[in-house]
Amino acid sequence: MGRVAASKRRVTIEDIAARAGVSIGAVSFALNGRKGVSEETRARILRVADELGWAPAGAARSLAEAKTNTIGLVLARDPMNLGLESFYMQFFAGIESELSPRGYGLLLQVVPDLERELETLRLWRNGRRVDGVVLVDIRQDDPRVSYLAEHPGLPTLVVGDPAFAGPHASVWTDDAAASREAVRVLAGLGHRRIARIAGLEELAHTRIRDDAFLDELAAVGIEGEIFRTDYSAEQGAAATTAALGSVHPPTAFVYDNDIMTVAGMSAITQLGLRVPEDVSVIAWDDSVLCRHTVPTLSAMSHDVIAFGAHVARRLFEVVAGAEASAHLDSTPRLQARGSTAPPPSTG
Amino acid sequence: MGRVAASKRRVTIEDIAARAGVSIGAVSFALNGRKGVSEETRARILRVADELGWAPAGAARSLAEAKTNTIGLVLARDPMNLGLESFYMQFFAGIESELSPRGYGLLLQVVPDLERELETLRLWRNGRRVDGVVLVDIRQDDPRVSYLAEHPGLPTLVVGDPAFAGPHASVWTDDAAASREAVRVLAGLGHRRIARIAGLEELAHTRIRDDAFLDELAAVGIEGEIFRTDYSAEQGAAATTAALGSVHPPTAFVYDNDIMTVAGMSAITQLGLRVPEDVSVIAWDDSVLCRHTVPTLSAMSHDVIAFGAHVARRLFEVVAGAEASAHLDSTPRLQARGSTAPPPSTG
DNA sequence: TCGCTCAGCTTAAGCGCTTCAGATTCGAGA
DNA sequence: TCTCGAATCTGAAGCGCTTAAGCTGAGCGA
Repeated sequence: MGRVAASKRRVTIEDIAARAGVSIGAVSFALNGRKGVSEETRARILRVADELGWAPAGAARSLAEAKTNTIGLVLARDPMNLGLESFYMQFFAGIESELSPRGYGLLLQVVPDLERELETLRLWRNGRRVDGVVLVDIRQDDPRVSYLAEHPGLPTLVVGDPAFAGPHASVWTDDAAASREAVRVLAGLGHRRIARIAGLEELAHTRIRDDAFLDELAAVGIEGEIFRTDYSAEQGAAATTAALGSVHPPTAFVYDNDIMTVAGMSAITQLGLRVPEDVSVIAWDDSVLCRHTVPTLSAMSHDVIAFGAHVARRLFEVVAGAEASAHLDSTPRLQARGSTAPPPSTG
Repeated sequence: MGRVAASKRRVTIEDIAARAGVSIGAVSFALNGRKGVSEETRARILRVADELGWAPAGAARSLAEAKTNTIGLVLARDPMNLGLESFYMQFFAGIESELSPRGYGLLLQVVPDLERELETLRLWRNGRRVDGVVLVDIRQDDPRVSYLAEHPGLPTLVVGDPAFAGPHASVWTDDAAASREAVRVLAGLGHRRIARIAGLEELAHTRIRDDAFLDELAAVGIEGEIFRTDYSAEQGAAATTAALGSVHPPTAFVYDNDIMTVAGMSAITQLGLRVPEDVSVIAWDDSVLCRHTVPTLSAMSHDVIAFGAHVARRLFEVVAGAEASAHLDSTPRLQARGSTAPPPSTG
């Protein structure tokens, strides 16, 4: 009976202390690898801890140390559209690859809108639920950026251009350069009219890509147009159809994600045009998908797993007290595949 | 100065108590909506708490209540292949939809292999890091199932067939019925030889789908074969090519996920065959992708977000102390689109 | 008037850990 | 032989909260 009751109770360092014949302080020292106990005692304590199947009580440790060993990430997205974004799962995996070795966990929250995201951040900050947060999908004048700036105390890492990161540390990709490369390559193939099927206008990187796109069009002396979408396959297809129905249809498209590219390509085909003979297309996020469509998709390629790992490392620097700074990740490069070619020779 | 110092310190219920002129006990009662304080006092306390921007300290609450308000989920997957699975992001979103309203968080961990997953579970259990766990990608004789069965105390919800859930609660889809439906529909169209491009053999549902597939083939009196893959696009394409190169090539394929379907379709096209005129294909997980390929993909369709929500609800029942039981989620149904048709008439 | 109940509030004991100010021991230097 | 300091270990406070138990005074029946 006593044994059952004992096995029910959670094993604490007090149990270890009793069994090893030392004080709980000594146990704490031993378990945390700090000096203050002899190697002999330490070994004995560790053995006992192992025998008892002890594991640190996260809550108690958090309370005493005033740290939680977790990193938070809130995502304000419509769940319906979330599945398509191959980006996030890989991004998480990259983050995790840095968290696990440090014994950190990732607290994830998916909320329907920005307001709830802000509310979550407020709770996490005031309640010390996480040691740091990663902010994604940054907007222009992002309320999360300003909230965390005005209420310091929660180490923050912004995923996006430093121009929108306020006083926080950031890790960013040079989307402007990438956007220009796409235009340049298409112009080099001979295209004279390019459509950009862009994502949500509110997102900061959309504007950055837009500006660079228009800029480079002017620089190389060709025409182009931007179509606005919500990243969905439907709007991607619709924008494509609209563009091709105009008086001066483009001969090339640059899409802001991979799913719109697939949908757009299908729209192009339905209009009786061929990819890449009649129309070229470039996807933004590269994914396995791009390698297996017919034709294969030329895409702006980026190592998202490494990107996530980079983000995590920089956040840990901030958590450790480092000065906030901006860090440029590798620039997405065009991975040319079967969906890009010279335009049909003008008759 | 005093003000700065004060604003640096975290706001505790003690601060609220002092400001409201009551004891911390009263504050606790008020904040948790328990009786023990008058409505008038409660209102005052809530107002003060709001003014001070107080939020509960998760760690302290966890320690006192012996609960963490978080649910854990470990994923043992190669990060590289993770991005493609539209399944998980939607699944998470579904889970979240039930967690958020309850003030629960989702602790996510992505690890490279099953052994590390087991290690994580051990830590979570012994350290009381989570109130419950969701087990996905269940295998035959899954060590996680047996570990948690032999070391009770961590409420567990198995996502998968109850036959593999041990003593734990489970939420499952009738993959056998779905597998049979796929065969039946293809047979109904006139196909006499079907290939199933299956996923990882270790996973319990793979075997279930296999058995049902073979069973139904026999029932309707047609032929078929199973090809084993690791869910990757590469192996999906390779298996497709291999099948079509055999002496008696199949006229229809059933793939175990959507990404292999896309890759397989591309392999079929490269062999000079057309979908669906020469070969029919069915994808397992339905996704936006399936609606936008050319041709559109017929798929075994399932509401994954609702599935995730269902899983979360059942886990909460277990956490609340309910008896473990198995719950059948809706059965995936064939969503017929453009990739299925009668086979070419035999010459 | 007395005694009782009960709402409303206070007190204090935990929850399991870290940490820091001592206490104790032991060996080396003077 | 005595002193001092380093090494090792103990004791207790404290992290912010919940909650059982205790206290107080008002209201009420007898």
